[in-house]
Amino acid sequence: MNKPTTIHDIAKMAKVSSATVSRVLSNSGYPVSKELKERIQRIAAESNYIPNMLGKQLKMNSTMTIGVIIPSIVNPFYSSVMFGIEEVARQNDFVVIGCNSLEDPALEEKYIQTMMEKQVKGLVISSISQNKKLIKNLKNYGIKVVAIDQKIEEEGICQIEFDYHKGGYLATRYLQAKGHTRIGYVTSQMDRPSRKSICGGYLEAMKDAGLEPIVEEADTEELYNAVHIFDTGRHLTQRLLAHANPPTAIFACNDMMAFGVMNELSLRAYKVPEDVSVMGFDGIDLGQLMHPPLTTIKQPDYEMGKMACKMLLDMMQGEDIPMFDVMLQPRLLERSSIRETNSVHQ
Amino acid sequence: MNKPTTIHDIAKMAKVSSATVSRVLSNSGYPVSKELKERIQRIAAESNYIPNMLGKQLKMNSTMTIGVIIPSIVNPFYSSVMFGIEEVARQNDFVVIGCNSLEDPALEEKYIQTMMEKQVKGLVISSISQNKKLIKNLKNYGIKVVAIDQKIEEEGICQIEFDYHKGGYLATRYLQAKGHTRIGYVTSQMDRPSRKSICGGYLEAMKDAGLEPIVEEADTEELYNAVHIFDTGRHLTQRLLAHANPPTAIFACNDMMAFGVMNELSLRAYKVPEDVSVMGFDGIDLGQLMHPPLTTIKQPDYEMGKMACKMLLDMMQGEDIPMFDVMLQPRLLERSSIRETNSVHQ
DNA sequence: TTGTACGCGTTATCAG
DNA sequence: CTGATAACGCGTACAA
Repeated sequence: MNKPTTIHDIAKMAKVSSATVSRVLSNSGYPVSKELKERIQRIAAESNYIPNMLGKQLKMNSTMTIGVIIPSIVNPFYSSVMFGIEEVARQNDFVVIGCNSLEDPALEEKYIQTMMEKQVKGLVISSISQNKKLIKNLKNYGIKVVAIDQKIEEEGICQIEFDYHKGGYLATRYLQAKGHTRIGYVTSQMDRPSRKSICGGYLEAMKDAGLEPIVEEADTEELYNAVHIFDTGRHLTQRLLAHANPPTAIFACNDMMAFGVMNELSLRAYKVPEDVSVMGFDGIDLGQLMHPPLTTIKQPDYEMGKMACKMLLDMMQGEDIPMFDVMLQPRLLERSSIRETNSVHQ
Repeated sequence: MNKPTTIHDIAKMAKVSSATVSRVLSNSGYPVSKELKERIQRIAAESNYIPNMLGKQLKMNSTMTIGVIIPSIVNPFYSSVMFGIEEVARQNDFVVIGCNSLEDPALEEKYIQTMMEKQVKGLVISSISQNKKLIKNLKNYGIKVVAIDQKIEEEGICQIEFDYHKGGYLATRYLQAKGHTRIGYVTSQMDRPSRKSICGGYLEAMKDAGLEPIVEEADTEELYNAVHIFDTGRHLTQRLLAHANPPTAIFACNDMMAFGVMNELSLRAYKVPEDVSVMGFDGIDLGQLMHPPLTTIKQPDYEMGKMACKMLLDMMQGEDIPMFDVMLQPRLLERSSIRETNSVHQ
């Protein structure tokens, strides 16, 4: 564990200047005689030379690094997003620094600060805070930002959103098309814009069809915890079933909650979809494994990550690329948890 | 988007030397008159000064960064590990660079190279390659390494393993204690040491009890894909049920596969646990939501991440800390997928 | 084609 | 207490 070799060491060994070594080892394309080139490369290899990017990046003012801030990597949605981001980053020889904000604005702020200090030039963020000042700061420093999932209303920031409203609308219309008229909606607390949007889509679809909406919202705060969400689904289903004229279809704000709905129904000897149909929202793999496989709205998480990273890299490269936002469109995954019904017979 | 402020800029504005500015702004504790100190801090704040860590780290030869290389962040096991690593890193003001090797040795190698170039001084890795040369290289450069999950046989590398063998043994003994004598084991292809160990534990327990082992191994390669593993579980269950005298209990090498087992059983009108008991392995949250909740062996993923990061930081700090490996112990999560049976009546 | 010399932003050493 | 100056490792005008 001696001191690492530098270009100067190699220069001495090869009896050339460090400039020449730099030119060869950084593949700059700068003309160097074949003989020298080979000698330097050989010596570098023999001495296990590892370039120190700190020096290079300080000089070049470009760390090949992008930052990612998400609420929590243990949430399958975000880990898919992260996976997509990293894939594109890797293809472009970038590396990613990932941070979990844990939905804590203070922590998010601290991480943004760290990113700036580390000279990151691009940031993908699902922001929980609405601290405009901080974001403005980023812009002043020439740091490009792509906001995913959670919108940041600010000029010069690129948005990649998911069309939650349309997803909610689509799901509800599908249930209606299958003949359902009493459609219940169960949701986590609507403290986040995305939750509100899904519900908004549901409400609009019900209104368009001239139907009465039935919404049950959780009392407790949303935790990124599968078991908790599942239980919420069960609980809200109980409430729905207590209605005088309970719904024939239940639409849940995410798949995990839909699993809870199905669980509660089956515990109470309701058959899905024969007695009650269930619609999810997310499109996680597990939905395929349920009894019956869950019909749901697919949220393109992995694709969202890839696209976010691509756009970010574009923004970092081009000087004045025309920026535009993206609204990822929902897709219905038709499986087997919804049955055709005849409203006349209800 | 002007040039970022440096300590020199601030020095000029405050009419002091940059040395003094550095002393104040880096909280070095070096004595500076109160008056000057406050003036410098005020000016720094007003000009939105952000320290450039590249300069600092180049000088100090210490990036506060650790690298993590795992097969895939979309695997819930590894995302929990990652979460644990990051938590400890954050508490110590470290930042983590995460990379997915995708089980590709070449990619893993490339990422290790990148880590070295980025002057990372510590690395947590679940290595897929057996390239000793590379690892040796890390050691020569004074980079501390903690190997998780997948063992790296090499002096000076700290191991945090999970006792798969004991887990397999424990699970099997539990089934035996519940009166089961015909216990089947279904497993993914045993191409990885961990898979072999679990099976080894099972075999040993069966031998100790003087029972005949019944192992069904998948033909196809293991993919980190929930649906695929689930299907494998179903498929292997079919094979098990085709035996002349099928088992009364099935032990699966992971929870997802156990879900597949339960699914196949219920499709064939076998009741769990009345007709057949099922034991999982992993302890993922979802197991609680099954019908019935899955009894399983808990693999402390999150804790593994935390411990790995702690040990790494210790190694990076202390000069010659006595190093020791850790074997995380399995724990049985007793839920409801296993019933007490009476071997006499079988 | 090669070498010299400087600067990227920071901290540390040594005088004053 | 404060300031000048030399590193850290690298790339690149500019000169030769």
